[in-house]
This record gives sequence, C-alpha cells and structure tokens, in this order.
Amino acid sequence: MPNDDDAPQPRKYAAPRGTSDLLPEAWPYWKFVRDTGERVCELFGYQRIDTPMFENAGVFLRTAGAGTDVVEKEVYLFEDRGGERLALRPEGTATVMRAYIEHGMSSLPQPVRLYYIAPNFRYDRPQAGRYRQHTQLGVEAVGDAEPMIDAEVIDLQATFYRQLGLAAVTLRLNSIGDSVCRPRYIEVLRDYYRSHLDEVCADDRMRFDKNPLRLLDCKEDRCQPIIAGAPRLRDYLCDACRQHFAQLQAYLRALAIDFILDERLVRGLDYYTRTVWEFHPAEEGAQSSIGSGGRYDGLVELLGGVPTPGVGFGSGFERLIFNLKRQGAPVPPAPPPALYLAHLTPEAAAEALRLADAVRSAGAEAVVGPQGRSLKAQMRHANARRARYVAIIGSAELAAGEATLRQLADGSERRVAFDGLPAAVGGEP
RNA sequence: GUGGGCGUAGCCUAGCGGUUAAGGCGCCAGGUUGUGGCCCUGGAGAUCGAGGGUUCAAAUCCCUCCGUCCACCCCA
Repeated sequence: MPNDDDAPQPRKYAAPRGTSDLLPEAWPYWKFVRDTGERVCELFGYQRIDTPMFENAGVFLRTAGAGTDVVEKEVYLFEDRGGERLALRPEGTATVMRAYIEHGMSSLPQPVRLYYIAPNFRYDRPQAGRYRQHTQLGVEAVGDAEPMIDAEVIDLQATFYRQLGLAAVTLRLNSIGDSVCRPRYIEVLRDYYRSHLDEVCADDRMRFDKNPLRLLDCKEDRCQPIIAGAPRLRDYLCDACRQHFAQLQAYLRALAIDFILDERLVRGLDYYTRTVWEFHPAEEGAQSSIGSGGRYDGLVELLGGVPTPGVGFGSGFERLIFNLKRQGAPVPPAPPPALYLAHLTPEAAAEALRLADAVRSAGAEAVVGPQGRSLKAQMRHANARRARYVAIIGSAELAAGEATLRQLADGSERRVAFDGLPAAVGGEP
C-alpha cells in the first residue's frame, strides 16, 4: 500500500514456524506426561536438575560433532548485547554435563542420577512429529561405565512408557563401539564404499563424507545390495565393547525387557559410544521414535572435565502425546471448578469476590461471573465451565446473608449461609 | 536444503469467472419479573493468506511471495 497517509497496519502475528501454543484443551495430556515422567524418575531415585535454555555456543558446537546436522544447520545462534556467542539448547545432555562439571558433581557419590524436563530448539523444516521447539524428558546417569546402569536407564524409560499406557512399544538396541574400535570400523567401511560410490545414491555420497555410519541405514533400493555386502560393525567391536554389550543384553533379559538388535541404529551426535537405543510406538510413522538414548563416555572430557562415563535418554513430549491421542489412551481431565458465583447487582458482585476468596482459601476452585451480565448468561457460562455448583447472589440473598446454591448436575437448590459456602462446595475447614 | 498438497470469519466447510461471499460449531443478546444443559429468534465477526497480472467482470484463471501440512534429509 504505497499510501503515506495510511496509518501503519498492525501486523497479525502468528507463532513462529515450527512452534505451537499449548492450549487449555491439550494441557491434560501434557500434565499427564509430565507428572508420570517426574514420578517414574523419582521412583528410580533420579533427581531433578534444570539448566538454562541457552548456553555458550561452544557447549553444543564442540560436543555434537563437526559434521553433524545439529551443528551445521540446526542450532539457533545469537549474540547477546554484550557480545557473548550463545545458542538455544538443541539438546539436553551437553548442558547437564556442563553443569555436572561446573558444580563439581564428580565429588558426589557416583553415579549421579539426574532428570529434567525442558524445551529444545532446532532450526529444521517442520513436519509431522518434528518441531523447532519441542520438549523432552531427559534422564542421565553419570559416572558409571558398567552395563548395569545402561540397563537401569532403559528400564526407567520402559517403565515410563508402561505407566503412560503406551501400547506395544518396541526397543531397538545396538552398540556402536568406542573411541578405539569405532574409528577403525569406519575406516574399513569407507574403504569398502569407496569402490561402490558410483553405484549408490546421491545422499549416500554425502553420507560417505559426513556420516558414514548412516550409509547402513539407507532406504534406496539400489543401495541395498551394497549394504548387504558391507562389513559389519559387530565384527569390529573391541573385546571390551563386545563384553559390555553382551552384559547389557543379559541384564535386559533379567528385567524381561524385550529388545531387537538393530545394526542400522546409529545416533546423530558424535559423542555417543557403545550402547545406543530407540523406542518406537506400535504404529510407525515418519518421525516415529518416541525416545532414544545412548552412552556418551567421551562427552565430559570434550567439555573440559575429567573423563567421566555417562548414559541417558531423551523422550519427546509432543510425540508421546501424539501416540497417546492416536491410541485413545485415557488421561486425567483438568478439574472443573467447584463453584461458580453468579451475581446480580454491584453490591452482590463485591460479595461474590469476597466469597470466592473464602472458598479458595478452603482449597476449592471458585470462578466469579463476569460483571454486568444477566443471570442467564452467567448460568450458561457456569454450565460451559462444568462447574459443580453455582452460588446465586442477588439482593434477596444479600439481605438474608445466604446464597442460593444450585447443583448443576441435577438442578437441586438450597440456601446456604455465606460463611457455610466453602464447606458446602467441598472445601476443607 | 530438496520435492509435493493446501490456504474462504476463532474453528470446520460450501461457493471454483458475473449483482450486498453461504452454512454449521463457537461467541454475544433475547424467548416476560433473578436460573444452565435441548430448542427457537436475532446479532457481531471475512480487506476470500499477501502482492501483481489476465478480463467488461476474479474468492474463482495465471505469476511471485508468505504461511501451513506431508515427504526426503535428520531427529524427540
């Protein structure tokens, strides 16, 4: 509009791409997942930790690995007004390990068992199950290299899903070796692929440089024969890794946790070592993984701490909720208000405000009707909010010092003295 | 970053070249004096995503951009 006389039109804002508003009707799901996660973590003796939503950029850029997508294109980078180079957290583990080092947690009894619920940010094209801001439950067991703790963390995760009521989740498990045997394997794999580069797809040629382990996970038909003939990671695991993996499987069997070995399972971040796993729901989709984890024995060192082993997982709320909804899992509904106070005069409005506070003090929910509306309108509103009771306060009630208390379910009505109202609607004295 | 689908009131949808863009849900107000859910009546609410073009005429056709959804990549 090239018209100078036009006042600037206020822009219509929308939530940024890949983000969404969590509306009241969706909150019960969120609360259910959050409460269940917190409870299960506490059952396993994990303690809550919260770290900032942004960190010095190096915390993520130097740990995730140079060629990874996270570092190359997904991190939200910015400079603050003081010139600090910061990044919105793309994942939780690195920030928690930074805190572990900063607060000297290596002097606590090991392992240190931690959990958190926090948003992560990744600049990526949104699609089903993938957002630029998503929330994860994260669990980390730090300072223990033994496979028993891997089993414990996986057990915790499986328990979480069981308590959520998620149907038929499957666990896929793999070992990707350590800093000794994995580089050796990657060399062997590269040597093998080098002679097949003209036969594989374009993506694979990229993976060859950036992420060779992913070559094994290609879905292109023409790449399948190449994959079939490729050297196998499990044949190149060192004895220590092999034994670690075998013991973990024995523990999982002891826990009666089913798993399938998936040699194609690889993690996106470089700091993973040995154990890696993913949980998938019964019905698969493009972004199907509902939670994944792994061991990261080299991470603390990358952040400048003394070498410290660790193992953990992250599980995305949005995908969990999507699966809960898809299978029609029951979640506890948000509690409706106990009392709605309808008022007919300005004096009654003042009394309604006062009575509402008295009811709340007694621990029951109270909502007052909007000013200046008819009784009918307030009754409709009370009904829409599913209130259990409506207290009607007009001049007659004011004169008598009593409210007319109506129960919405059956329409029954009685008079209740003002000071008896909290008890009458279920409040504690 | 690549490819495809879709963009009409808060939500869902009709209209697909021709006078004041239609319906449902929701919202607001009424259906006698101070009473909800069902029903009835009325009302508010849309520069038909934005810009440009074709045409006597465009929500309807074309182009560009933006947004959104889905898929690849990757990941929770």
